[in-house]
Amino acid sequence: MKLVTWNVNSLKVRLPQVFQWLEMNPVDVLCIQETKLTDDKFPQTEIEAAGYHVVFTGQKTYNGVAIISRHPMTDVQKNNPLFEDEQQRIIAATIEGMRIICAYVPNGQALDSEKYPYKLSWLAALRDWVQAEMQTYPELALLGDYNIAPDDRDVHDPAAWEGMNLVSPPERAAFQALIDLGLSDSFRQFEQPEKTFSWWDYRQLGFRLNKGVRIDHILLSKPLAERCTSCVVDRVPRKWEQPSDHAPVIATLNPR
DNA sequence: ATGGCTACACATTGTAGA
Repeated sequence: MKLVTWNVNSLKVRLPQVFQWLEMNPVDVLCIQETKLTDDKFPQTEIEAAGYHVVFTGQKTYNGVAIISRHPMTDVQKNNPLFEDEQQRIIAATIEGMRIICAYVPNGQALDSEKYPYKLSWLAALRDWVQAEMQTYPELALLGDYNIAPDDRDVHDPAAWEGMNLVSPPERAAFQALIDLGLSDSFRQFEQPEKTFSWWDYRQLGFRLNKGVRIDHILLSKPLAERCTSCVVDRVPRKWEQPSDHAPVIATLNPR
């Protein structure tokens, strides 16, 4: 069982790459963020024609999330029922007995932006909802673009980033609050190469110089964490022509 | 030096991303 999160930065632009990547990587569940498509423009027919199930919720220009799955999905939930939000940033479904939550956490922009308190309150509400979901679904995976680098190891130059958005103590505390629910950062369950990141700036040769941050994560409840055998970042599609600025993160789980 | 790149929209510049 392979679970993936990938911020594609426009599904309209990246759909051919998503198909190419899925051909190379026959995974079970692919959580996508930043589709940037309203539901009437979502490529549902194409994805289903390729043999996948798909659920999605989007808006114009910004945000938008989707789950592409080899297996049928039930109990689809769009957005956090505990948090009024016009922005389409969450979709969840039950797949093969697992609760899969696909989340696009607000960026926050900067610590003095009005988007920063929105990010923190959004994360607090996410924590509360995930806590409730874990009571119903012991097998739960929270996948997405968290827009948080949990640790200095997750930043190419921690000194340069100190006190910035993505690494600030309140954001890291919000990430830890999710861990404290009993979730495991699957990436950190294993020995990893140093300076492994999931996002690189398009500018300043960010990818070539590996000036990145690890902000895309797969958090697993205990029954899933115990079955997890690896978690890796796939840098390959970041090298393609016209790439997303994010790379996919893949967690592999043993069968029950 | 708040620049640099990419995507999007009531587009030819402004906003957002991270």
